[in-house]
Amino acid sequence: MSKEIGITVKKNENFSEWYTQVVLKAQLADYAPVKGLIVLRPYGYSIWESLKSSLDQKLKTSGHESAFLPVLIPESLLRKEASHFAGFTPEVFWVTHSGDTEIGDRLALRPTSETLAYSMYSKWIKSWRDLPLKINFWNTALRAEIKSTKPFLRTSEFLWQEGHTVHTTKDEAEEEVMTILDIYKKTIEEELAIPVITGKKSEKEKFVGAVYTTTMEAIMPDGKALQMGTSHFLGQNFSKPFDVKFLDEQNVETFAWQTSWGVSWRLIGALIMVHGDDKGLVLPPRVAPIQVVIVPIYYSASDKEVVLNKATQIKDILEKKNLRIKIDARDEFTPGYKFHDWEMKGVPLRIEIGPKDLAKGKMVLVRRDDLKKIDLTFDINMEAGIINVLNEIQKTLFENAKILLKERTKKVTDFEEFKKELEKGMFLYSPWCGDQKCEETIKESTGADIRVIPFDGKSTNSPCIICKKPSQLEVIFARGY
RNA sequence: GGGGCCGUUGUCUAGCUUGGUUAUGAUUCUAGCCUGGGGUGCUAGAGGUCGUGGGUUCAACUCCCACCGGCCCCA
Repeated sequence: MSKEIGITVKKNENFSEWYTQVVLKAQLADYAPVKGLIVLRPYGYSIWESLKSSLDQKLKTSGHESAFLPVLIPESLLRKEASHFAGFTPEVFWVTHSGDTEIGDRLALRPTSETLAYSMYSKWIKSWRDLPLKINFWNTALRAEIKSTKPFLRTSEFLWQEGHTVHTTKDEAEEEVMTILDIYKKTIEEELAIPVITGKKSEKEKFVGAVYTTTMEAIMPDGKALQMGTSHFLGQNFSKPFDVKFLDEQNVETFAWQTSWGVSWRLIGALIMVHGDDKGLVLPPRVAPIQVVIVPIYYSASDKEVVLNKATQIKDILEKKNLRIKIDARDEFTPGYKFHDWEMKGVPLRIEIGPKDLAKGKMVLVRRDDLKKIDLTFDINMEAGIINVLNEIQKTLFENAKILLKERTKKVTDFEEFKKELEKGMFLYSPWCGDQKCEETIKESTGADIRVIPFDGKSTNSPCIICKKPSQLEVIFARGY
């Protein structure tokens, strides 16, 4: 009975269906009436909030300010940087009317805000004293997705942050690109417990309008790569058309150097895929909206009172340690039901406490990652014990994700082997001559693209996997989301 | 971009092939009891524009067309 309440497919048997069920049944999100749009429900939103606050804090500490941009961008403005416009126009939503009146200069629902932000920046920046300007925007972007939409991974509107900075020198801007990438990597590895490989995108895959794009790639359990975030060096590609210039210390008018960067709620998608299991979501403690859930067990009204008192005591103690904790005192559900419910929602640690435990002066801890039960006695070190288990869960999830990455990474120099390994769902390190034609050949014949040219990639003199010409670069190929 | 499948109450579903009285069952929800350490049981009650629009017909959940939405596979 009631199997339909839970996840009805196994993660490794039907990954795609499993993913959809976790999103819907753990109440992270639901489908909106319009194709490709989702509604983020409170539980999903609170994951976003904890990710947001962690990232926001790091950005503030490193000298970034928050601000807000409107959602409509006039076409004339969007067109100012030609390659940028050409890259985005297939997926732009256009507002053509206000009421019944047709709008002459139609309005784009922002696919990204470079053009709008920089038209403002050109007004705000006069002197080298106004720089660096480092602003981050928490908003949404809209890019029409016609086919194969997927909650969090591919939606026509998504929550994200986009940072847009302006600098006096090329070096300073390039340093900013790397600073941000480091902040991202840190956040994703330490909070989400997902290892990423950092590096550059190829010319073909870079952000349209950028000089170069740096990226973080992660591997998903189905062997597909997921881009976890990007940080772009824009050079003066936008400052020239948008007139973002300043008077330097020698009173010379100079075009500024710029960066832009962003991560989106895709990260929630990654979180689900990497850590989830057959019972549903598994959340790393650092980002879990509820880190510890207490399920009280009682037989009689008098037991109920005693047990709930103890539960409240534990809750108070843990809250003083800044843990996010909830007592599930719902009377309409049995403990068994609650166990399944919170497991599906991925709460990292459950405390079971009933009359038998009270008699023995202990509680039962159940870890979500391995479902092992641990007895913990009530003593002054109780909170330390709980915090310790939470830390271990965080660590274990990261270790497991690192194992996944390692298992799915392979070095390949022969194209036949490449194709074979790709079918298994792998990150393939292969030598590449640097020619876009070879990159396209691989894309057409296998569906794989260059995910990242790793910073820590070893120099190689093996022949290019396609054309056999000498190569210096070893890059990572994979099929992506 | 190509191909296939699907849409019946909050959820899962029967009915559709062969059109015909009050649309099946479970779950959920509400009230009351019984229970309670891994998805409890009983009694009573509530919940439906059969995705939307059009067509065929005396009659459409059922047949036809279009649209909307979802899923899967391939590039």
